Amino acid sequence: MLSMDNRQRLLDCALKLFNLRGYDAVGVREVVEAAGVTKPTLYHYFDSKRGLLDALLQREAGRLLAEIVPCAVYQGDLVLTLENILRAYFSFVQTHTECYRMQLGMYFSAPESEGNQAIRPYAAIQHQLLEEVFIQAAENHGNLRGRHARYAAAYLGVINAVIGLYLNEELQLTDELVYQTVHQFMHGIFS
Amino acid sequence: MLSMDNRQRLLDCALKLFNLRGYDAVGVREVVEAAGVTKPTLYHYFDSKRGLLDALLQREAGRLLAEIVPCAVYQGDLVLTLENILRAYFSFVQTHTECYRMQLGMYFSAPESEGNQAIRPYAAIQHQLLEEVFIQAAENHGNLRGRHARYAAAYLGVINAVIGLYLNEELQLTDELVYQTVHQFMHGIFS
DNA sequence: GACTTAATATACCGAACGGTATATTATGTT
DNA sequence: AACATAATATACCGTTCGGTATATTAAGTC
Repeated sequence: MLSMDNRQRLLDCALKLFNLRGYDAVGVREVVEAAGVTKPTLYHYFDSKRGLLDALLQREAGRLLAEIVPCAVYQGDLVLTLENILRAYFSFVQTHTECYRMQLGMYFSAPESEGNQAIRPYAAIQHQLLEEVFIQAAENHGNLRGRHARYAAAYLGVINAVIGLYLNEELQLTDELVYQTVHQFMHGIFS
Repeated sequence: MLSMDNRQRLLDCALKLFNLRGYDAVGVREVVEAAGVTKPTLYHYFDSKRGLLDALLQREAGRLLAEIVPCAVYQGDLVLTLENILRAYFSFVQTHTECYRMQLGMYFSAPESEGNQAIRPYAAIQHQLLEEVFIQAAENHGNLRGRHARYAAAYLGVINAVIGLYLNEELQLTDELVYQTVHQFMHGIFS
């Protein structure tokens, strides 16, 4: 039972392949061949192909949330909080690029696809985290009130738009960009 | 040659199915059964499953661009132009909801998946249209200069974030929302 | 009406799919 | 050393995959 090595390698290879070509287009056969094992090994660790995906998301989305959650706490300064959140996303994307790209892809994938159904709970947590920040911030900034859901979605949209540029190698995720992005979100593209 | 009827119906069914469960997860068999025909009929009109996808995107993405292109012309007023663009997106999404959802999903899908490769040229056109607007606007607004690509991506991100809320039935696409969204993009969430 | 071609169906192809029954090799326990 | 169980492999299952060879029907042309 000490050799969880193959389990990790299976998850790693599944991440690479799912990210590159999509969950549905990748066969179990490819995953096990990439990992250098055979099918019964995969089915020893996971119930099914879907079980492999669930385990993968639990590992990967868990890693993302572990970095985001501690930053998504409003403590009186909305700009600072949004900066911290964005920095956490940037940090995660840079260290787990494939992982974030896959999650992003699954979030926008067909609503009845297995990938979308598997990612949905983790996406909901992210949205809820952001929404709570705006709810708390509205106590200090009355003009934000009643629009938590929209702001959370809008800010997530901005985050993903910027990260999208990074994934297309059109820019780098610098600390400078954190300030610029939050400033633009808060005050618009002028100024 | 008068009965292009089946061809249209195949495209319609493919759109519904691809949108709902994703290109890779939907078999040719399902598409023809949904359309009430058989496989040779499909292969009479399209070279392959991929050819079906290409034809579908040519029809659907063409419809989208047909609505966007005439609006994406800067004529001295950036706010007005951005509003017109957003209104065009809203209009299209409301009349072709499935179609837009599918395109959005494919834009974020795995980079080596067939869906992503098929949608890429159309996405590039959208991005380029927006970029040109910001390039032209920069002639009047010096502080926008040199950031066309980012602004184009950021605005597309905002557009898709808002549309994402609509697709999740969290809001409706009103004219009021057009003004609010552009205003927020231009001047931030305050004010 | 004869002829051509477009449009469709029946029945099938080899390959890959997700998954498993069975057997074998490690590994940790007593 | 004996034993139990975890971990892995070989070889296979039925099903579905994308695609097609062949035949038939419908439609336009002369």
